[in-house]
Amino acid sequence: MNIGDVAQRAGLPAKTIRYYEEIGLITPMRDTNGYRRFRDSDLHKLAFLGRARALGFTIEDCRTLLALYDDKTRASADVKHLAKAHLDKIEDKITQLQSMRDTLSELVQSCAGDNRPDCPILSDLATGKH
Amino acid sequence: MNIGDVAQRAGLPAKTIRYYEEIGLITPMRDTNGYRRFRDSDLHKLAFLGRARALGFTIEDCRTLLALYDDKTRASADVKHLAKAHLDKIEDKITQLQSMRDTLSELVQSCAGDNRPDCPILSDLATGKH
DNA sequence: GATAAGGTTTCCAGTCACTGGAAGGTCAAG
DNA sequence: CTTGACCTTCCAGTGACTGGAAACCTTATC
Repeated sequence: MNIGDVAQRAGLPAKTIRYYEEIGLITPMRDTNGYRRFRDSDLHKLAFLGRARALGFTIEDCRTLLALYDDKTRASADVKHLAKAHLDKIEDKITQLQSMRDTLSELVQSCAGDNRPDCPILSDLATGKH
Repeated sequence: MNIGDVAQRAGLPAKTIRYYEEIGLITPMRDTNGYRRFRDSDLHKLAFLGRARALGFTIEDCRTLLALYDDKTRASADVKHLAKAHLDKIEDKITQLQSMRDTLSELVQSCAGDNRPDCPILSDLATGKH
């Protein structure tokens, strides 16, 4: 398979796939014309990466996950630990965003949104007081 | 005030303040020795920026917000519109993160986390099926 | 007056995970 | 033989800082 095929099947941009090669996540073969030639195992890895990235794992997490996947003597505890740490980070981020949302939502609601200049959003930003 | 004072009072790192000057959000004066000299109005702007950034507004949003704040003939509708667009983005992001969290949470729960290699987290990433 | 500590300056590089674009080589169809 | 769709590499940019080096300024102490 050439990069276009694999991109379509893995649901990743060709650019991203080249980048993944550059940072050593995959190592496709090369045809005599210089084109990358992808085996099924490469496609499989790319799909794995796509799903891991969709769950928000960092590239370095993905590298570790791929290594664990390849290591048939891994302990599932190692995988779980990595996933749990990531889950905790996501939950922190959600909490933080919810706090932003709550404040912003109040501000937006309190603003008349007409053609007069008075605006509680700006007042709040200027003074830090509600 | 020198940059250290203003950093402390605004609750921003000195590095960030220099960066804000570089991108034209503030324009402090200079002493004869080359040190930045901050007026109260600069401190005020920095505090404004700190709060806007804490609510997740982008730097470009902040630039617009400062301009609106300075423009005494603004329409509050403009501010509200900007804030609402940002709020919508935050809500999208929360939804997205919650979806990640739900999937991840299930996966983490389903993994034994012991010293055996079997791991539903890796299986899911590998196959995309639960 | 020398020295040390702490504050300040500029400039350059790195972060993360791509993404866009330019300039050029390759391949299949008509 | 040319057109168009692929593919290649390389370089630069994104957002919002952050770290570090080398050098200058200020203040306190000896």
